[in-house]
Amino acid sequence: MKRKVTLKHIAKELDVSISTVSKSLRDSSEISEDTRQKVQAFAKLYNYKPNLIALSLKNKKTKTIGIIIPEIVHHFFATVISGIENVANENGYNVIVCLSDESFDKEVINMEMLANGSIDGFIMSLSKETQQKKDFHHISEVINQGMPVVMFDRVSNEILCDKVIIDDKLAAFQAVQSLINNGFKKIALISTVDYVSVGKLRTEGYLQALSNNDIEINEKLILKIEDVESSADEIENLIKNNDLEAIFAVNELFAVTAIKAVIKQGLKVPEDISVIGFTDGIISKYSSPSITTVSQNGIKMGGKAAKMLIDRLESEDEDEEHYKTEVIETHLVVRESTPTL
Amino acid sequence: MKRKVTLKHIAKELDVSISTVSKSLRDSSEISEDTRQKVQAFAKLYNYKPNLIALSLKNKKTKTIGIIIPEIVHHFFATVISGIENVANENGYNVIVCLSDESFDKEVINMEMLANGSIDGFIMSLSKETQQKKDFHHISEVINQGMPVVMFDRVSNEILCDKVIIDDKLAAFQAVQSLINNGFKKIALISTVDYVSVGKLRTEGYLQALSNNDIEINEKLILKIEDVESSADEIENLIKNNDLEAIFAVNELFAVTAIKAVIKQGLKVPEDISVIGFTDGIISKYSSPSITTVSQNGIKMGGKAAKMLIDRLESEDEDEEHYKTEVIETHLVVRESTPTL
DNA sequence: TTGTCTTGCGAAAACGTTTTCGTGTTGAAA
DNA sequence: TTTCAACACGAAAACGTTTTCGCAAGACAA
Repeated sequence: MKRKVTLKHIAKELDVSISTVSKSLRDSSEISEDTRQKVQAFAKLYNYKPNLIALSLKNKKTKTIGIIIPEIVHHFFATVISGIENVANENGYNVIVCLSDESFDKEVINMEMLANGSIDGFIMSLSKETQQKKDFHHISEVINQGMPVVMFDRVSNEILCDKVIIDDKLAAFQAVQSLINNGFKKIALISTVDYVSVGKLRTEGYLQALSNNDIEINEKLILKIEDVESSADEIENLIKNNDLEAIFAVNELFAVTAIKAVIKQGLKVPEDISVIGFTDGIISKYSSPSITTVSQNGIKMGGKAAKMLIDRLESEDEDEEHYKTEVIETHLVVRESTPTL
Repeated sequence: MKRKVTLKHIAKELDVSISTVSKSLRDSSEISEDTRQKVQAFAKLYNYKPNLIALSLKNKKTKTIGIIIPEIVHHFFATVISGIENVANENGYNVIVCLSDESFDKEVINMEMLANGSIDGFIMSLSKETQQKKDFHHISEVINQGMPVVMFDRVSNEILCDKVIIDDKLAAFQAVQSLINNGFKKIALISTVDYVSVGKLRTEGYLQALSNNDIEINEKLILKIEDVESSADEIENLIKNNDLEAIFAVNELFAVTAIKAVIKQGLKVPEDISVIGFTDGIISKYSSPSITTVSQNGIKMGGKAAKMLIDRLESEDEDEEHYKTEVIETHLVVRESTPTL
């Protein structure tokens, strides 16, 4: 077992000082050609690589980005991580991932842990519980200590920092409008409870589209799901008890569950009922029928977030306390669950 | 902007030495009650938290686990990370995630990066390219430096380390046997090319089941897919040109693609053709019909891998160079794509 | 008074780097 | 022969901890 070799080892072996070794390896002009070559050869032979922890301590930079998300077994979040990782790697950064499990406490603990020197900045999306409690002290505290934070998707206006989002309201509006353009009027909405920011915004888009087209809003057609476990039954009832023409669901899971419920009623998608979902993930693509959906590009979101964070980290003039909110464009991916116009 | 407070700050402010502060905070008996309380109060007031990088350097332990996987936008790998993260967190570890993108070079670069002090040990699954090249020098080098490695799922016999796997061959055997028990004889296999270790093992299981039941092996019914992009066409041809009774696919994607192809031929699943997949992910659950599949519990695999790694890290007697291979049990999840017996 | 034991604290090393500054040696110019 | 720059290198500080060791002051017994 060969232990990692350090500058000290090399110095002792070659009978020079540590400084000389360091300077030789960094091609300093202070060192003679002779010594430099000797040291470099030795270092190569023993595969010397500087200890990154020591460098982090010295430079007060870890070249590591902390990611805090609600869950990872979730297509959208996985794509965002992938996008972050890509851009991070290109710029010499690593990513350290923490999951909040939708829990406020875990989010706080993870942030405090990482904030103690392990990372240079955060990229995060709020947990449901945090959005419900509206308690963001852990985030503002970190920002206050001079550590940059970029939020994506589930963000809050109460926090001043860089953000990457999609225009949830607009995207939902356009999706519902496309259903209306198909001649549908009895359009149901399957959404989350309102404290989930994106759920609320998408609901607003739905409402807007209806009212813009002078379609009366029927509360019976609006389902706000609190508990995912029992969602199947609720959705089934919604479909059974209403003579629907179309359904707009705010995520993939609700969309595919709706389709299964429709089929269970002996009806067909899209012949009897059309369905549009949100987020272009695995389910939408491989479900039968495949699902027309609003695509939100997670890779792009993650990449953008990483870029914003790294830009801020590497602009030494930290005076630019001028936060930006980037909006990633979405578009409707038309598949089998809606009629082809 | 309040900068992070250090021992030095506290020491200066209270006019004592750094050692006194450190010892006070760690409740050392060397320090008088008075001083201790004074220091602790001050530290609490200013929210002092030790710098983890400094601790890492001092203790030569980072309390961080490095994960290297081929991709993260993949249900199985995401569940494994989730399992690792859980156990890691419970034991005070963080995880730093690197993606190889199925590339040998990226795998090597990431490993070398992390091996230079950033982490205490690795949990990894080989990239396709690495499995093809059979070049594992980067891994043995790391192990040689005394850094523990735990491999999961895509492992290699040429590397001596702890491993967590499922019995791919047995699981495949049992799946195919269940098809045979249903009375099917013309069973197709949709697999990957052989250098992917798990694909090869699952193929062996398929072959074994057939020969155990004296069913002749028909090479025409065996499809080994190299390029995922063109897989849909290949699978369609397989189904069109053979009068199949059942299909065994070595992953979810192939299974759902097969189902779509069957339906496209105007046939029904499972009435005309039964399908069994591998890996119990999102697709299998939400596809229509839902897919009977071999469940490999990623959470459990990840958790087990993390436990093995942490156990090894925390057993100071490193003499136990006695590597274990844990086999996680699988079982068949019966859904709509096979007949109910 | 002297010697010995506690008590309470500080100095310094160590982890592995990088970098500033100081210093001894050489060779050439005066 | 003296002076001075250039050259080549080493010592030490710094990053933030923990921990070992040493030391002063006070208490107490002889």
